[in-house]
Amino acid sequence: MPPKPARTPAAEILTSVTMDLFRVDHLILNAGDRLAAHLGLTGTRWQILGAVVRSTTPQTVAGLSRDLGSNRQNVQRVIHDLVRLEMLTLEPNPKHRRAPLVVLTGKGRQTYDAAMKLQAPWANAVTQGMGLDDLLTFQRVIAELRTRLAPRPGLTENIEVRGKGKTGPATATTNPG
Amino acid sequence: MPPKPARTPAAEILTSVTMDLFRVDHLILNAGDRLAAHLGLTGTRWQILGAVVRSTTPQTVAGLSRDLGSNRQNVQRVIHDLVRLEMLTLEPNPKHRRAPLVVLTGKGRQTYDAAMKLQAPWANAVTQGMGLDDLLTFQRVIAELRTRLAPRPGLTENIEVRGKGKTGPATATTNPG
DNA sequence: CGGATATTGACATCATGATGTCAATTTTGG
DNA sequence: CCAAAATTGACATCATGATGTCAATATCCG
Repeated sequence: MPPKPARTPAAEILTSVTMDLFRVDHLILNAGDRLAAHLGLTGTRWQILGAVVRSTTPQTVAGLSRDLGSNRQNVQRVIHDLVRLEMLTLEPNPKHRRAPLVVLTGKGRQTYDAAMKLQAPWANAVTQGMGLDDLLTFQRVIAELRTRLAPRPGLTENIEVRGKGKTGPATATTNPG
Repeated sequence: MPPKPARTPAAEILTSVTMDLFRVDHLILNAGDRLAAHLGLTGTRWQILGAVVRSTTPQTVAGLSRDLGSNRQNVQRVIHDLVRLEMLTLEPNPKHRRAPLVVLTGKGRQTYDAAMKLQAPWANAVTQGMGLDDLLTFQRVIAELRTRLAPRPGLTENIEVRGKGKTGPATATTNPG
């Protein structure tokens, strides 16, 4: 039997819980897909629409991607999809000629509200009978993990490899083909 | 202000914690990618290799996909990648002529062990100073959510739409293009 | 035994996430 | 003001997840 690498008890728990975490994440995203499907939304679109809804002042695409902790490029693509679906519009940004502001349309607002209305009974059913204290602890631990795992605690920036230099080939991803 | 759909306090917590859950999931998968990159692994390949390692008796691809809670088709693709990388082999299954058994190779074992060895200090660092009780509760809640969100509690099967009949177009997924 | 049904591997398509790159624009530093 | 650096939108590529489909095979049931 190979000697296990030394892990603290806490690290053992994190390790063993990871797989369940992945499965729950997939299951929730899947449930979101099903809930919002007939509204023309997917889980991802719902998420991004939510980021726009929550933003108190109109944001640029890059700003929203920072809020979401996602990469700029994919957020841009989905926002363009939502613009095509007339749930968002891009309005001129007086502060930046190239970076328009993302604004919710009436249809976008209605769709988001409808999705959240569908989500309510789902969330009620899923948490039915679960201990409130446990859920609060769960919330606290998740938030703590998010903070600790953030690329640089305190900096919300997306480190985008300033590619120009081509300093390293970065052959990280295997390309078996 | 639009009237919020009625949610129990527990459902409110689940709703508000979802975004952090997604972010933590992405961050962990990303950390896994970085940890295992130079071993020729990705987060997904690591996961699937782990499923093979944990299986006491050799499984078929479909069996492994059930273990992983993932869909058969994508697991098959990744397993073929791992076979190409010589980390897995497909051996004849006396019970089923078309469904070979997935077996770990020496290289696969070594790669998996190396990945777990890299993961240990990472897990130690991430959980450094976190309360053990909180982590245990976290583990319990995640497991409970996984059970509750499972397609059918108790049935491990993947409901695959028996397509033949073409009874309904199932126009769930939006196709904006 | 023999047909109906389910399982399994394989292939295809689309949505998404990660990453690299580039040009246009803004910001910064002198 | 001007040049260097950073930001931003856009485009491209690859890995992955979800889904549909099909043929081969296995299992079930009469």
